[in-house]
Amino acid sequence: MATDCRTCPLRKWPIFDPLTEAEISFMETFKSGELAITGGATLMMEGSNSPQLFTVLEGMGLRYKTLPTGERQVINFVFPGDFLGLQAGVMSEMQHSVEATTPMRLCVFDRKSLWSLFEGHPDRAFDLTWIAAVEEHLLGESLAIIGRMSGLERIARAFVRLYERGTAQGLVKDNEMPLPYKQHDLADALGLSLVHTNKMLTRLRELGFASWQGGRLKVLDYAALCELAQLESDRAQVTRPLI
Amino acid sequence: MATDCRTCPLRKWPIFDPLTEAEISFMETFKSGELAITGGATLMMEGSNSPQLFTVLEGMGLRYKTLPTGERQVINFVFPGDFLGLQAGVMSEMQHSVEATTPMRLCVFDRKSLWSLFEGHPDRAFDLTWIAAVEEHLLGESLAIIGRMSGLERIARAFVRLYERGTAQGLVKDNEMPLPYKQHDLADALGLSLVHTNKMLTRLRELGFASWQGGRLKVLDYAALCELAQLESDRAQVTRPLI
DNA sequence: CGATCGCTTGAGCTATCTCAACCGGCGTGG
DNA sequence: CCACGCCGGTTGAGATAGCTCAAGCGATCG
Repeated sequence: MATDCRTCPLRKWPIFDPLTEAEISFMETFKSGELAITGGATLMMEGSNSPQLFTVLEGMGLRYKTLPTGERQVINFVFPGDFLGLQAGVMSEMQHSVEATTPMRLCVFDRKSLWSLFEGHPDRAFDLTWIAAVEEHLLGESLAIIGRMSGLERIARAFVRLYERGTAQGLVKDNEMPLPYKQHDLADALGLSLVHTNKMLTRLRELGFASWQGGRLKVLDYAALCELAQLESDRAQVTRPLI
Repeated sequence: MATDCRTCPLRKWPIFDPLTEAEISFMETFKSGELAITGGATLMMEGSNSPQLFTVLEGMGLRYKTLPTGERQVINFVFPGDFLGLQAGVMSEMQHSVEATTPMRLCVFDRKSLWSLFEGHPDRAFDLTWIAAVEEHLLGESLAIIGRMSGLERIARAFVRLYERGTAQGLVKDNEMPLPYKQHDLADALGLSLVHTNKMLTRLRELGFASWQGGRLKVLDYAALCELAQLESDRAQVTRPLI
């Protein structure tokens, strides 16, 4: 059993380091192509059985579920580096939809290669499981946020998390990063109404904590934001895997 | 790539079929022991790095996170057949705690065997990933429940889901099953206050839909409950994996 | 130029929360 | 064996965060 922390493209995702040459060439062997889609396009549909898996190279999007009432629950925001379609690859179908909010460029894998990963590359297979576990962890966290925090706090939390991801992806410049979503998307992610989300956003701006306008998030007082979000401001990241 | 649906102990979990002899003997080879704990005991602690993985043989419990404010978010309820500790096995530490609410009997695996699973049994490794993906799906669903449904609806939903799981585990008799939790646990799972949970439980009882007292859940009007819960009453289960 | 879209703001309304008291059962210790 | 204290559950009352409805506004686009 290996105990060192080998480099690993898949494993990079929540870690957010850029890929090395070697990793990229490894991924190339599994890659079955590249896909470019326009903003607003739906990449995967809830209930569909997509034969492909994707890694996001560029662009942003979101995952969501549609409730029988027509309401929408945004599961999370999709950033470059994210791995999409594991559910469809592993279960029979997707349990949520994925939509692009900007044009996206994706690296495409065939579902079949998933299986060969398990057969021939146990370490990479392990990474996949790791990704799923991290995902699970993040969803657990979201659950706690939505279940227990106030509107203002939820937004602060979302901003801190998104800002961290943006930082790790090198998207942040001058405390500012692209965040190409609608207020409605955020509301649906946080279990708030659009109106209330809007009011809390205004409040956050008035407080001088953060401002999100024109698709760009500007963090003005990171410490204050973290405190509201009930997070340590020293950015407690997901820790590296053991094996 | 195999495409049939082989029998698989791990994979059984969300499927809820009893294990066959062969499966049991397979698991035995990885088993490192059995553990019995008393009701109220904490099996795993958030942040701890448990070297063990467990399968629940008997008893019930719950997973939860503790927020900095001291509040608690119950992630989900632990039933017989559940697999515990994947996060600690795969990431460096648990992101939530696990507590027994009744005495429990657990099958113990060593973390090391996890790795040998990946090395020598790709199909079983695949199952593990599958479990993680299912878990992820269920959490996504919980997110939608907490984010978008009213108190009464959330409780109805929880009851239907728990009842389904109970049915699959053979715990149901006369429309009744053990549900050894406190109202407080349910409240913490659904993001509601204890008081409000209590009032909605009373309402559900008055409506003649379901009654939960003395640690036993009695479902009186399954169809009505499902409608409230925005679920089809024909029990849409998690589908079997493809591979 | 009209229409649509995303955002903003105001005004009530109510689901849910908090605080607080009370009740019955059970275990413990005097 | 009684009395006390604690725990889980129940109920009431007032406070409020967040919801819905509704209107208006500035861009963008055909």
